[in-house]
Amino acid sequence: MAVKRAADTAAEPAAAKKVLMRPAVPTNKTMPTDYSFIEPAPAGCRKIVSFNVNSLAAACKKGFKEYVAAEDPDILCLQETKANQPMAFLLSKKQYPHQFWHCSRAKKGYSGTAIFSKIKPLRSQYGFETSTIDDEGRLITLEFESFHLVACYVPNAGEKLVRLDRRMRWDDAMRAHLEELEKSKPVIYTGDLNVAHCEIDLARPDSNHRSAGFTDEERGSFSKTLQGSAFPRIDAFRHLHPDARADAYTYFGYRANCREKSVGWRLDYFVVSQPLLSRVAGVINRNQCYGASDHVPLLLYLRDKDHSA
Amino acid sequence: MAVKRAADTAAEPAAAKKVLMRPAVPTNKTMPTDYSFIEPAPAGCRKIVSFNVNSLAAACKKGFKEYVAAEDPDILCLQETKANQPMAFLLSKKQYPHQFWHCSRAKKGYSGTAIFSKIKPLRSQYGFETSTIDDEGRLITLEFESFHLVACYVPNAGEKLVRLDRRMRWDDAMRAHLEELEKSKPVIYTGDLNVAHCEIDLARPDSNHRSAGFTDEERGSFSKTLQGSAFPRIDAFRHLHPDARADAYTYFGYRANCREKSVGWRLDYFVVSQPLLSRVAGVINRNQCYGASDHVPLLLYLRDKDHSA
DNA sequence: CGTTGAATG
DNA sequence: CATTGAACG
Repeated sequence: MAVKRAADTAAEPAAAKKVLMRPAVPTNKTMPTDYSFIEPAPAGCRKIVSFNVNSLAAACKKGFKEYVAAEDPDILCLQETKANQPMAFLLSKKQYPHQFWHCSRAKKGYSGTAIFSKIKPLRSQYGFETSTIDDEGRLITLEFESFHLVACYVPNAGEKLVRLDRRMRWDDAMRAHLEELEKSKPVIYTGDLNVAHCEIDLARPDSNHRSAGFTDEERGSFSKTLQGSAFPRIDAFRHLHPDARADAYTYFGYRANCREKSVGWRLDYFVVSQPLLSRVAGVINRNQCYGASDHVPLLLYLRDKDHSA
Repeated sequence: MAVKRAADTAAEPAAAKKVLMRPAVPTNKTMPTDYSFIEPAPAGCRKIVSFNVNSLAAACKKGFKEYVAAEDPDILCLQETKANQPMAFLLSKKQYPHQFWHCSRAKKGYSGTAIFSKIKPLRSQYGFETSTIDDEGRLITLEFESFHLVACYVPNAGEKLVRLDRRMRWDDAMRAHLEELEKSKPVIYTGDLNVAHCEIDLARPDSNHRSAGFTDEERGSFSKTLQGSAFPRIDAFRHLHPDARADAYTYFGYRANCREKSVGWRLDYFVVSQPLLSRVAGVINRNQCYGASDHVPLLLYLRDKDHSA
């Protein structure tokens, strides 16, 4: 029973706001409480973080803000915010004066990206210039002094690969986008790219050749994206850690205790235009920070231009 | 990310079953743990309970079974089970050898009724004899030696009264049903009848005259049902407690702390054919038992036929 | 397994 | 405010 009954609630005082507490002992369901493992960025380096939060609202209940406070990146790129409008008071304008939100118009509570930056970009762009395929808030591009930043949540090919076709068309649009940007400046292409490139990039390659994220189609498409026409693009984490296996995974499904068993996938990337590679001072997988999401944050140190070799 | 990835889970052992514990200190979100207030039934009386559980699965996590163990009624009528099929192992066949489930075929996880009985009925019937209006598992009728038991979850008129019309047609069918049954034996008509009959039956009559459950249409229809053609039907609780107000409420909406503020409705009833009234030994509102549902159990003591006056 | 929004009460 | 099932991942 009930339905309306708004009349019952008319002149009642608002209930006390519930305080959601995180457990003192870290479980796998919240982010850490102790971030002493985070070291200061190397001198002359900017810190850029990419993180698929699998719902920003939910992540906030699991320690997202405390993580950001501890990590304190110069630029923070988020995917799967599932936000329907900008969350204006999530992170202070003082810490991050430049905030960019791209929310899905096609489907509510779905997909969505955001970027928080301490550095003011010269330009911002939502979606593609020449394609309307991004109606789900998956792409934000910022132009900085010495590079373009492309932060993206690549469409999943879907159960039984029902959206593989759309995914392939997305990849085409992205390659065109990167080519266009590289005419002016090198690019940092980051985010949840929703592909495990090689067998080394997931725990169970053999059983996943027809699973979304590890089809030949998606892997081949990513190889193609890494080629580029003027110069190659470099998968920075793999470049620096050619043999990393389990330590490379950035995603652990919630089902079947994948995290505990290290049954993961490497789906999140920093891909840089070759000319930028010399400025890459490190890529760090924050896989201690599982708990707010089924993904973990990934971090790039980029040497400032004057400091580069 | 994720989608399929069933392949990841292939040969993994099942995760340890989670144990849901109820807090030691009773809150308003679980039923009591101490049932010492439940007294034994008067000698020569059967105990019949009606309870809208607002999802039996959910109620089970909030102490429903412990309540039934303590209350131990002879007949237990449930409404809003939201079960899609009989829950075979809910209550033992030893305690309740006769179990009757009526599940909604029209909408999954919606409505639904059940009866558990220690006494074997002569006959059981699901829905109406002459109408197909009950496609949502709202009605079970059992014939016992000396009476018919009609246990019902009456359709809500809906927000903005969008289903008021359907509700009126339901009431018509119910009156025909009762008339037919009374040709052979008197009737106990119980359940969530989804109406507060009089102003005394809800906390805020003034603001609810166009709310589902307190429209003139529904109230008038209930009056009509109480008339009967051969003999009247008696609202047993009101008959025995003519002045009860807050103590009569059987429903407290979840919103706006209605329970704490005693902002309730009397929506659950035992209506008996006049010839049965002399056997009614008591009707008890178990409003200490809030917590599993937004309704509370209502209880009828019925004297055995030989013991009656 | 966990998140969302829609429907219902 | 609570519950459900559908969609998605």
